[in-house]
Amino acid sequence: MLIRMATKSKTVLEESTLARQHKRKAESRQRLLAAARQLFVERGYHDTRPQDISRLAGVGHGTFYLYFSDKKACFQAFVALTQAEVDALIRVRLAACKTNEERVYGALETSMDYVQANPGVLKAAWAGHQLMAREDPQGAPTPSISDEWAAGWAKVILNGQKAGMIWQDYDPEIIGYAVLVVTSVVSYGALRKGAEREHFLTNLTKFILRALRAPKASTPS
Amino acid sequence: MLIRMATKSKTVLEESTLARQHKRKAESRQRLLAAARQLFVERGYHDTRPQDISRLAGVGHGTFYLYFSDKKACFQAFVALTQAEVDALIRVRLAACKTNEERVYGALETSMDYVQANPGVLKAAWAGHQLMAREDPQGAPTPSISDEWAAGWAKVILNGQKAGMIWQDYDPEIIGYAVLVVTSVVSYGALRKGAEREHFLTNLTKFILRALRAPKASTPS
DNA sequence: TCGCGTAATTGACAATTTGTCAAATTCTAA
DNA sequence: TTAGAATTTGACAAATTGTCAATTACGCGA
Repeated sequence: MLIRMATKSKTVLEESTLARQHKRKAESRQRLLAAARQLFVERGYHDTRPQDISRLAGVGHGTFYLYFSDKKACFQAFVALTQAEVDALIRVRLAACKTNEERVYGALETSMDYVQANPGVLKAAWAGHQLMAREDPQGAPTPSISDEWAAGWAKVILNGQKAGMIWQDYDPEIIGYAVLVVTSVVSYGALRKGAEREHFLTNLTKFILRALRAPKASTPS
Repeated sequence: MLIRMATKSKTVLEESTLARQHKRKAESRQRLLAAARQLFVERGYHDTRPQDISRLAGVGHGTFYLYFSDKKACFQAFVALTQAEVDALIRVRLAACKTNEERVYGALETSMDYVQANPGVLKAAWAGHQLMAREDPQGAPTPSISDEWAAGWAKVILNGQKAGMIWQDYDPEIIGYAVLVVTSVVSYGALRKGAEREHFLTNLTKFILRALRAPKASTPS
């Protein structure tokens, strides 16, 4: 599955990558990121050193600083990459969805697939994103991809409200975040395999849908 | 629920504290934790050095290592302290609650109070808890206080199910986590002051209650 | 109040890690 | 094949981490 989405993220990466690298030798960056992912997940942020990442990636340790200013930047790149991967998968999955039920279940199932295929990765990325989130002194706090996800749900909610399917008294922006975080529950803890998986997905889907769905016909504004 | 276990963790804290300090001189630890909190929140984990913490705390930097084996341990202590503070507040607040609506709103409002009184702290602690969470190879993954909170909600849900107030088809454990994470939304981003605050709280309260509440009378098991 | 033994603290020091950069290597295109 | 640019490298300097013998502060009995 990492293979599958490689297509997508490859595209994204190529732009920034091409700008940076001469021809293509900066596959070093990819090797570094792959190593970083493995170590951050296995040992955690604290116990992972830039040297370790370089060694595992099989490059000289000076190379690390060619691509990342420090460990924090490397971690943020790891988070961004992971989020981009999941984002690509979810986008594909949701493209075909007609109903909100399909969308909610689809997003959950896609995340669950990713979590099972890449144990620990999404959890680390999700938690880390918040921990590392930088605050501009200004009012432009660099919207992360999670913010975009929340905004995406906000849009879904707004549409639902217009159609009279979702409670009119919700603030789409706030509830967008609520839906997002419930979605993130799939990345928690030791996840459940096999039959438990379905159980997990249906529970969270029901939770979200029941929270959203307006009863009977609530008057569209 | 939260009440019961608070007793537990309080006891645990006192024991370890008393055992560690001679009489009371180890207020050094408190100073270190206060300094750590400030720096972790202001600068983030990466850019905070044990030295900085010691200096701000006004103790020799060797003292740091008397109380924490390393920065990671210090951070975890900070997270534990923050969670314990919030836990205590919520415990008090929920003690008087009769209905689930009161409980949900109470938990949200209490968290919001804390977030506003201590900007950034709960956000850092929440995110960090997940990032640093240690995984025992065994099946005993050292339940964090967040797990206990989720378990507390699970109990509320189970009771609600018995009373026919909450959907019977929910798995209390899973939905307990869902409620918890929605609760955590109050610690997100630049928080809203004044009128926005109420807006925020009512939105999240409605979201959770609507997700939980069974329609009409669903048959209690 | 004066010691004295224990608890607590300290900062110099050694070990480790981080970040830099001039030299070396690899690649491309002519 | 070669010039020159792109990329990599690891030795080095700077900075940080963690240790510990020496020092200071405390509690308590005489």
